This record gives sequence, structure tokens and C-alpha cells, in this order.
Amino acid sequence: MSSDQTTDIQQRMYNFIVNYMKSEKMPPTNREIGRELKIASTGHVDYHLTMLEKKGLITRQPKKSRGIKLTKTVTGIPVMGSIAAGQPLEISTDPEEMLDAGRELEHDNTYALIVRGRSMIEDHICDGDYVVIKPQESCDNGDIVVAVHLQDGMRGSATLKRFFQEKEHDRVRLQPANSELDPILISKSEWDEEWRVQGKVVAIFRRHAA
Amino acid sequence: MSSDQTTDIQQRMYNFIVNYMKSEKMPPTNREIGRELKIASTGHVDYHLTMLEKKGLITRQPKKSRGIKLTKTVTGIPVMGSIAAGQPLEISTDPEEMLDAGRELEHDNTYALIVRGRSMIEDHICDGDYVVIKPQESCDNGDIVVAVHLQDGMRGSATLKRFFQEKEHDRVRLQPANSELDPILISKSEWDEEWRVQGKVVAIFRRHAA
DNA sequence: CATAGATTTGAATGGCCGTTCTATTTTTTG
DNA sequence: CAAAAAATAGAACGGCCATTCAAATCTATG
Repeated sequence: MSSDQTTDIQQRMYNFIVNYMKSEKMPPTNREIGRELKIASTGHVDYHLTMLEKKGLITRQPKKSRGIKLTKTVTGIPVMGSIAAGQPLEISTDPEEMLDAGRELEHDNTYALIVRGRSMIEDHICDGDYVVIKPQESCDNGDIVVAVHLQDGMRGSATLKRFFQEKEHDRVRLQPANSELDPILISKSEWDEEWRVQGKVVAIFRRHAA
Repeated sequence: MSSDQTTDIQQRMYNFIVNYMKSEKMPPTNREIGRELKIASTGHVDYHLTMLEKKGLITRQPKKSRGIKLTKTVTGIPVMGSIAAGQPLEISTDPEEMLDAGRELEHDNTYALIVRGRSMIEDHICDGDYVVIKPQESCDNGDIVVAVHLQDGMRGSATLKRFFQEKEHDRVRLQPANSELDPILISKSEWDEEWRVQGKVVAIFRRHAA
């Protein structure tokens, strides 16, 4: 009965607090936490909250209802790595940093990539820009997409390009926005087997020196 | 005693709730509201909260502690209007919309403008982009700034340009990033009298069609 | 001025809330 | 296995919390 709980209870408690605050815009009460985690005793919840506090994940305002505060602000979308067209970089599996580009974009599994190089420069996407990616497999002609080439096994290299389905040639064209670079032309069969659209660009964010 | 309260009490109550939630990351209790607004009775607070609810400014979760929710999300930075280099548009006094570009940029009096035209295209700032402006009078050579020309009275027209102080010519050059457009050259004296740097660009935000 | 409506007070109620305490069970560790 | 540490339950306490009610005061309006 206790072996199937892969996750540590304090981790689940912390996750619940984070999610609750995201949806309810206020911290949960100790009893609400207990109800969620099937903890029968409020003292027990308090015990684990004390542990979380000791670990520095939360702080508490004594005696105040819902007096839990998160120490780390967990907002923004994960920056999953960088991407280039010249030499495609790999998408890392765990986020390196968080980009706070507004709650508006914090949907589903939206993530960000740092653009390297000038391959999309004529679309005014510069080296160092963050592109916000909305994961989806389908896309329309002209969309700027993250196209993944499935080469060996599961791991693939990704590239940022404009997508065009050329029906007359029965192929797909991945077009960089840089006249010095050539498009990637892929036959329909090869496309279906070896390529996958990972998502499309929904926003661009550029920091300037403060 | 009651005549000096220029602001409507419900407005002050609403403002307090907004500010409290911003700083405390949770809604205030009815008692905390009363304490702040010098209201002696909790029933009185409840009365005005009911009014605020009736006006649609808040909703309440019955019986829940701190069960106040704001209906309008008051996040983001105000979009103060649009700006162009060709024909400078005026900065509006009241925000038309809010741009949620992350809490990171929600400092001081930071605001956003929508770029119109292609005057900064070679800096890869496109028509329709949002530029995030940090208000400050000083700036360095090469900064992209909002320069305001104080023509008649208080109202001035604004333009987005790169700033260069040309000491050898004793003048200021406002340089568009478009080779088809000419820079604006302003003598030092005219600059000091008629112009003002309103702020500098600290970030750029571009939406793509979803 | 008189009445109606809006505002304010004070008190009361019942439930929720954080916290503490003791005791029991489970897990880890030597 | 035995001792120590961690986790869980249950109950209890005092205080905070939202809500309601009756009554008093203020404000506008005909």
C-alpha cells in the first residue's frame, strides 16, 4: 500500500500547493491540503508543512489562514534549450531556465527556445531571441515551426523553419528566412517517416540591455 | 470628517484588495480590509464587498476564508498607444490595453507601445511589435529611445529612434534603423529646449498568429 | 420636512483554521 | 533485532472568519 507511492508525499504536497495557487489565486488551507492528499489529520499536514518550510520551499505566516508563501516564484514557461538552423542543436529534456513572458502564453505545454544564428533573420528573428513554441503536430503553410528529424532512435535534432507543403512536387520544403541559406527539401515519404512537426512559433521575445 | 474622503470607499476597498493580492499573493480577510479602511464592523465590510460583487468587480466563494477573487486580471504593463518614426504618433494618456509580458518587466512605470511602420526594421523591430519602455531621461549612445518633441505646450509627439550624441558636431542624432529614412539632426541647444528622452527600449514582444 | 434608501455599528453565531499534544504505527539505521 | 527517527492519527483549543441580524445614523430626494 505504501510502495506504489512513487512520489514523496512532501513533493506531492508542494505540487498541490503550486497548482492550487495557480488556479485559485490563493494558498490552500491545511485541511484542503489534507483532503487532497488523503491525510486524515491536520496535525499531520502541519508536520509536513513544517518540513517543507525547513527545506526552504515555503514560508508560513503564523496563525494566518492560508498563510503559505512560496519562496521560489514558479511562473513562466520553461526554456528547453537553443535552436539553430545552420547546425541544428538538440532540445534538452529538462528546462535550463524559465522565461516569464506573461500568463497569457502559459498554456498546455508551451515552452521557449533561444534562437542561435541568423537563419531566420529575414523574419526578424535574431540571434538570442526567445521563441515561444506551442506544441502541435499540425501546421499551415507559412507557419514557423520546430521540425524534428528523427534520426537514430528517439533522440532527434530540431530546426526552426518556415513550413511549406509543395503538393505539385509531392514534397515538403523547410525554408529558412535567410537568402544565403538553402531550403531543406524532403520527399513526402521521407517526411512522413523521419520528420515530425513539434510545434509552432506563437510569440517572440527579445531582451535589450537595461 | 466625512467630506475629506475624496475617494469612494468601495474604490478604496477594491484598490486595497488589488494591492494586497499583489504583495501578499493571497486575498485579504474581511477583517484585514476593515482594519485598513478604518471600518469598525465586519458586517460593514461584508456590505461593501457585496456591493463590489454586485458591480461585477469581484466574486466571492461563500464561507471560504479569503474567498475573494478579482474578475478582471490586473496584470501586465499598460499599452500606452502606438509609435511610428515616419509620422510620429502621439502617446495616449490612458492605456488602451494591457500587455502581459511577464512580471519581470512590471517595474516602476514601465509601459509598452505598439510599433507602426518599418522605421526600425533593420533593428528587427517590425510593424505591430510591442516595445517595452523603461522610463528614464538619461541614455547611452546607441540606445533605442522614445524621444519626445515638446512642440506646443505640454503635449508632444514621440518617435522611436536610436540615440547618438555627436560631440564633434555639437548635436544629437536620432537614427532610424531603415536606410531609406534620414536621421533627425538636432542642435544641442534645440535638443535641450525642445526635446526630452522619455525612456528606452528594454524588451520587444511579437505575437504570431496562433 | 418627511420619507426612503444607503451607510455604519455592534453583537452574535457557527464553522473553519492553524497549532499543539499525546499516542501509535511505520521506516530507517546501527 | 533493537533503538532511533520519521510518519500518521485523533482529539482538542483558542482564535479567526464569513455571514447574518437588528438597530442607529446619515444622505438624498420629492
